[in-house]
Amino acid sequence: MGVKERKERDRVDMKELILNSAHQLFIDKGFDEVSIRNIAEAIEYSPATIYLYFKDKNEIFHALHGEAFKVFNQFMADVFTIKDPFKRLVAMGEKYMEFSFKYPKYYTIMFIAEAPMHCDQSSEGWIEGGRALESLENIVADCVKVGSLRKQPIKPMAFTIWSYMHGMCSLVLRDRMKHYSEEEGEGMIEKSFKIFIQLLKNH
Amino acid sequence: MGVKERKERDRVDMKELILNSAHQLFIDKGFDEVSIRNIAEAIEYSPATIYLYFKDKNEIFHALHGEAFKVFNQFMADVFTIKDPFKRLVAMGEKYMEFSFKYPKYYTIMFIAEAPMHCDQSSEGWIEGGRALESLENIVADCVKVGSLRKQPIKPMAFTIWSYMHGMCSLVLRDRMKHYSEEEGEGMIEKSFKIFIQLLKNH
DNA sequence: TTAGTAAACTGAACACTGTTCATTATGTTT
DNA sequence: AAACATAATGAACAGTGTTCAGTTTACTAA
Repeated sequence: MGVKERKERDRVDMKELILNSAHQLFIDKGFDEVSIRNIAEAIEYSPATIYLYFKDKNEIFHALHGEAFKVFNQFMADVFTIKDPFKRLVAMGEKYMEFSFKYPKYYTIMFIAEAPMHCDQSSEGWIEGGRALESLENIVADCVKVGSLRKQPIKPMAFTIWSYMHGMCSLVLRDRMKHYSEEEGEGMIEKSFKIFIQLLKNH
Repeated sequence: MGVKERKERDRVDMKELILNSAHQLFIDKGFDEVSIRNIAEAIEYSPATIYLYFKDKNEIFHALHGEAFKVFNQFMADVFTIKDPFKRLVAMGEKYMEFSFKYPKYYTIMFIAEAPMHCDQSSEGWIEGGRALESLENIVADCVKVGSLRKQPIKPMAFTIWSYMHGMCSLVLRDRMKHYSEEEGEGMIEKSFKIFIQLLKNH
């Protein structure tokens, strides 16, 4: 009588097969450039089949959105071993940038892509995303505690840092740095980051 | 012998007609949601006709990109009358946010939308965009001069401020604030902005 | 083993998209 | 009026997300 169970497993496997294929294509083409037919062809099924496992392309978007955040959190893991809170904060910023440039497609789907970000708080992406934000807030709280940061409300402070990091990364990713000459643009990110760190520092 | 001249005028008029129509549709639907056929229908011409005046949809994108920056610079105009440099800087930040929320489609095409931002430095968008950035840099320079801002390299400093503002606005526009509850999210932007101003302030 | 049923899958279609091109219509010049 | 250049277009191509009537496959009960 394990038929139903196996069927359920098969369903999960198939979903995974589709997602893995979508994932692979997505990494080097980006979401909009991957079509349902592309995914179908890769797994050697009809396009219509995909709609038996996912309501629409958006549901696939959300699955990848979650995937991206998991990769992100893993990528970040090391920085949490750093003892000094402020050093941890700086390292996190650097790691954040590194991630955005190393995995632009991930970063895009996480923070830039337009998509019905419907308020399904229980989805993997939002949970993992929330975890990442909490981590930042914890670091900020630690920094305030030891006096590396001026006393400020934690959440808005963390949001301020996130906004800055995201602004910089997304301007680069979306190719909005043409205002700066080659040499200028080259060092701009690093210089800016140093300045921002200086602004944060309590002294 | 004014035929050639009139023909040229007609060409310009037609380009403007197309652009105005595209502009109108674009404001309430966004670039990706406006099709060539939509534009053609609106001006009661065949879709093919549009390709006699614009190489492709991207050329229309760039035209609107320029348009958006012109609106932006006009929108910003008042703040430059403010005497005190730091107050001017703060006002510019507030005005920037206001613009992004009032004209989300414009803001998107200016800073968020992915599109072959090919290095045509002479295009209207980049010129007007450069003007806006220069304005910010001038304000920053003034602030440093009167001591409202710590002495820092002007361009990276201006870029840092821009990054923060853009990060915040684009997170809101792309609906990435779901991590915060209704009440939290409500005041988050204002609180963050105040904190950022405090961070900037030299004292 | 077979008949019947439920689930899985698919080909073809729909309504779109950007873009091209041969053909037709228009306006100007000889 | 005939010849020519320019402007405009209908139809088509290759692609998109999505749906659905059918077909194939897998499982169950007789």
